[in-house]
Order: sequence, then C-alpha cells, then structure tokens
Amino acid sequence: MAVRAGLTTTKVVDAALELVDEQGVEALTLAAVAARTGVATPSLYKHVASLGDLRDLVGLRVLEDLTARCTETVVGRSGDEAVRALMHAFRAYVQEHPKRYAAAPMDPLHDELQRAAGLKFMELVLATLRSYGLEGSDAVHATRRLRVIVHGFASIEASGGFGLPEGLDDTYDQLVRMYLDDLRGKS
Amino acid sequence: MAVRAGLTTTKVVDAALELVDEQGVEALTLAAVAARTGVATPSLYKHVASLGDLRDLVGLRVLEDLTARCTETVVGRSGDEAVRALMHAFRAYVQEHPKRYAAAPMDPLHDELQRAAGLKFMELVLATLRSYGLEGSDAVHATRRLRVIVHGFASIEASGGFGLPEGLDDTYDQLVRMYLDDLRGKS
DNA sequence: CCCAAAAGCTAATGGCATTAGCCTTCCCAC
DNA sequence: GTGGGAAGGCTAATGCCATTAGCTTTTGGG
Repeated sequence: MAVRAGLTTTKVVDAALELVDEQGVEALTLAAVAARTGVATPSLYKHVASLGDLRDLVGLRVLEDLTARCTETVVGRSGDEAVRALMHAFRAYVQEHPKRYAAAPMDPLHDELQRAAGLKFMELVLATLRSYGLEGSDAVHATRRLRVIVHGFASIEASGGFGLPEGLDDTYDQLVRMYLDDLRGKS
Repeated sequence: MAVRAGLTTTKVVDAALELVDEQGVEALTLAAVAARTGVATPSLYKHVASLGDLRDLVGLRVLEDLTARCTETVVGRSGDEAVRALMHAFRAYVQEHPKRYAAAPMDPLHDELQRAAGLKFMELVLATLRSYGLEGSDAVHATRRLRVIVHGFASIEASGGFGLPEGLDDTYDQLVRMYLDDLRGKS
C-alpha cells in the first residue's frame, strides 16, 4: 500500500455504471467493481453499504442522468413540440445506453434515496404538459400515459425485444403522434 | 431413499413458478426449488440444465399461460371489442400474478426455446387486428404499438411503479381508447 | 509533529451453482 | 419372474461471491 486508491462513493458508482454499460446489470458485482477500481472487494464497503445499496445508487444515477438529458432538450420549447422533444430525448438516451436502462428504478417514488429524482422527472413531465391546461387528475392520467409509452417502448427496444429492427423509428413516431392526438382531442 | 421423489421437468417448473409468485424472480434459486420439491440441489440437474435454463423454462411457461388467457378472452369477439378484451385480459393476468410478470421474456423471438410461444402471441395480436384491414408494415406497427402499451402499463403496475394506485383503471381505459381511436383514425 | 479517523487489506464464514462419481430404483426385454 | 441398464437421487468437492471482523497504514487537521 504505497498510496491509497483514493476512491469515493461517486467513483465507485462511476465504475459500476461502466460495468453495467459494457456487460449488463447482471454483471454488476462487487468483485468486478473492485477489480475495475484496483481495490480488494471488502474495501468497497467503505463507500457503499452493500451490493443492494450500490444497485440503488446506480439506479439513482441513471434516473438523474436521464432526467437531466430530457430537461435540457425540453427547455425553450412548448406544446406539442416540447412533448415530442421529451419523448424523443428519452428514447435517444436509452438507445445510447441500452444496458443501463435495466438498472433504472421502476418505482423510484417508493425508495427514500430515489424519491427526489423520481419526483423531479414527474415534475418535468407535468411542466411539459402545462400548456395543455389539464386539471387535477387529468394531468396525472396524461403523465401516466406518457410514461407508459416511453417506458414500454424503451424497455422493449433496449432489450432487443422487437423482432426486427426495421421501421422502429416509424413505430415510435406513430406512438408520439397517437399520444398527442389523444391529448388534443380531450383537452 | 425409500422411494423416489418422482420429479419431472414440469414439476420443477411448477415449483419454480410458485416460488416466483410468492417471493419474486430474484428468489428463484436452485437451492430454494430443491427445498420446495424435497430433493437435494444437484438432483435438479436431472431435469433442468442449469439455473439459466430453469429461468428460460419459467419464462416460457408464463408467456404460454398469458397467451392462453388472452386467446380465451378474444375468441368470439371482433373489432374494437376484441382489442379491448385482449388488452384487458393481458392486464388482468399480470395483476393476478404481479411477481411472475418479471420472469416473462422480453425478447422471446431471439430464444430458440421461446420463439414459438412469442410467435403465437404475435399472431394472436395480428388476428385480433385483422378486421382493421391493415396492410404490410401497418399491421406490424399496430402490433408493436399495442405491445408497447400493454407491456409498458403492466410492467409498471406489476412493480408498484405508479406512485398512487388511485385511478389506474381509468388510466388504462384511456390508453385503450387512445389506441383504438388511433387505429380507426388511420385505417 | 501527533493522533484519530478514514481507507485499505487479509482472513474467515456462509450461500449458491455446478461437476464428478456413486448408489438405488424402476421397468422392459427376455 | 428376473436381470440389467437407464434414469433419478445422493454426497462430496470446487469455486465464486457477499459480507463481517479485526488489523495496518495513510492522511489531514490541530
């Protein structure tokens, strides 16, 4: 031990995310992260509480990253254009990091650690829908419908679940249009 | 060993599915299945090739079961009513076995073992959509859109991903209506 | 310059999957 | 009926991984 490795929780999560991107969530193991960061496995416990904790931290990171990406894309736009931008940014992020998406938490609101990030994404969607003047539960339903579409498509695409890759862009465009037509039709 | 346990691959999968229903996919372990079937762990290898193989078999079972359930519900109906029935049957199945759905394969067409079952489900959807007279790729896109909606909603609901459970029936009804409106609008 | 907290390490434990090799049950051909 | 081989089970052994305990070393602030 001439010198310390200088790990931090952030660096551990960085390495974990690299691993996930390269080999998928099932390859996320403390032993692999330790090897990648040049440290013995038990040393990681100085930075994360357990493998489960690391998984949560990776999930949080992905959710925050995705939200940031979507936010960037939406700002400065409104109405249909904003919704389209949000939905396409979501898909683009997942396309760029297909393995990663499986690490994103599906129920962030029920996890103390991830709740804030989950609310942030939800508020982004609500803000994006603001100009449609939805009242009360209508806004909730519209948010859920959007989430169902983006998550449904992204999760299937990321796992290679569509039989043929042909025409996937068209399919997604149709879903976006369908969502918008519906939104306009019932406003 | 007075008498044999009389296991078969089917019984092993039955036990595995029970385990998944009760404790979730992450609890599916050869050790747990062995305990439940009253056998030593290595004995399971006489019936399944590996844990991965068992997971595939469980996934196959779920897909077949789900397809059977949807098929029963759709027969005898046509048009919008058939589509509504299919989508609601899918959701109902997943609601009845929430943990199980996480074991269903997302890309059945790319697995030799599961391919036939995947095609069967796809053909059910195509048959259900037949009366809309979709040609060529339009039928493919319509199938994908339906899948995105049912899978997206079911996976989020099954994992408790919707913050509040209130009004979920309404949200789903809206999604079904949105899908049908879109289908009619572009026929 | 000292010393306590932080960051690493090694050793040990226990769960799980998997393989090898052995024993017993069953059933079918004779 | 019966004998023998295949099928179904078992124990023992290996190896990977997570986790805990307890020790050593580095480091940064007083």
